[in-house]
Amino acid sequence: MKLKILAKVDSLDTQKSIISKIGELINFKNLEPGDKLPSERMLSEKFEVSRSNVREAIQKLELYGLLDSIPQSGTFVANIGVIAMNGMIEDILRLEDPDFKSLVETRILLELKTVRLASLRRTEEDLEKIKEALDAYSEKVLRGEDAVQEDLLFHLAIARASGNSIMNNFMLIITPEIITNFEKYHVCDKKLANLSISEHQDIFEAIKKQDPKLAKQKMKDHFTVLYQYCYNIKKST
Amino acid sequence: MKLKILAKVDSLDTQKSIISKIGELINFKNLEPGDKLPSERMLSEKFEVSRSNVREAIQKLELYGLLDSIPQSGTFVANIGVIAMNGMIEDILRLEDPDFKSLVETRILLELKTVRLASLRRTEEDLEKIKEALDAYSEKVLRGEDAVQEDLLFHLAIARASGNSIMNNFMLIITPEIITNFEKYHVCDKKLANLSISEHQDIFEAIKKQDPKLAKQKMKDHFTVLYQYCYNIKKST
DNA sequence: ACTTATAAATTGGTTAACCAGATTACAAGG
DNA sequence: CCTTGTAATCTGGTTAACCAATTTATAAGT
Repeated sequence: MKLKILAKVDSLDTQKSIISKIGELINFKNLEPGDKLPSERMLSEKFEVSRSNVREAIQKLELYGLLDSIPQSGTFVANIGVIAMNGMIEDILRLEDPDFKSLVETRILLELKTVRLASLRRTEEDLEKIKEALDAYSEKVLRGEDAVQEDLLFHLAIARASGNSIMNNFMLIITPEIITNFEKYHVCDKKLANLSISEHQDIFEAIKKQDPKLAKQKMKDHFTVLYQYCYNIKKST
Repeated sequence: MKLKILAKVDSLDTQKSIISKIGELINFKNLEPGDKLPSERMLSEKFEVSRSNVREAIQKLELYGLLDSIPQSGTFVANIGVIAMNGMIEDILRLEDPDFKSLVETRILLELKTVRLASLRRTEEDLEKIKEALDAYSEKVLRGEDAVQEDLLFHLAIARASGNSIMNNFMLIITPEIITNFEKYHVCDKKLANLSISEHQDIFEAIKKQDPKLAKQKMKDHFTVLYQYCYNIKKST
């Protein structure tokens, strides 16, 4: 009964094909920044797909900042020339599904930065939120319960305190997949959880003291375990 | 005639309100990972919004990995418990629009990493692609033309060679906004462009030699100029 | 000729009916 | 009581007609 997933893959394929065709069209018509694309209706007719499919493709390209759709007016190519447009569309179509290794790599990179920024920029309110997340985590671990969610919320609270909305956004994007992978590979063992409490506390204290170097180091220590698991999984698969 | 934009803001507001209500509903009904959400029709009726609005909100939550919509079956909450769900939805709703400073900070962070990974993992094909992008950039600069697009494509080629699909994806997301901001603030001056050619070449050579340390350093040098512009803009605004 | 006023056509967004696959309920058969 | 077959129902996806705001074309006035 894997047919469910197949339907989604199929839908993604048509979306990719539409994106590709929109790219070709921009090339063919030499559309420059600010120019108007043909209407959704015309595109759906030209590409022989449903209009809703066209809309979804446009929405995706809007997400990547390549198009800008304005109600009752039209869809316009963003302030990006044809050359960059071509390159980016090609890259978007080539994008592979994220693997666990990429996930961990990216997470560590982001968190070593957000913790540093958080220690420099955190407000009192940020600090309170982090403390709340820390306490919620500790309590649950001490009760012997699984606390993967509280763990990640602690890290997200730091990301928010970093004052960098993009890194915060990126952390939000990768967090769910981290949670599912953690549970899948049983990364968060209960023996480790007790150790993690003090590690979390150290991180919190460093942020409180506004010591960026210490904060980064404590986060690095915290991730040492994760590194190992990452490599173990890499070897075993 | 700023009404165009207002329509979009309004639409985003209703989307946020729907996301918030979905969150409340998951709480109220104590829905756990794998549980099924009410159908789109019921939600649209309950929330008194159009079904397409509901669909868009669900799609957004799907993007953040919180929901999973399966054709002809239903929408399911992802492998994330109520606690993480609450925290993440709250964070998603709070997300601010990215500012230029965040953009530059994130770009530098990502690129110092991707260039390192690229120097370690690049295939021969990757190297060729990077070389092509480099040549395209150099040619255009030497002809005295604006080459912001080719500049960014060079950096994207490196991101692709990094072998980390998530960082590659993130680079793609922030690139268009970098381009528009560059053109807005005239960051890429023509005097700088000539200097940048040799900097790009240095980066390329380091990747070719598979020297991660050198690659990172050369990228850092390349960004020195950008740093300065960032602070200038910060001061002037 | 140029501006202004007005009507027709075009646009993205919305709505409601419809579709095919998936699920559920239930009855028949063992 | 359990399995199995079947029909009714429910689901996300698709389609086509419709909407209001916008843009364009056209005509009127000066």
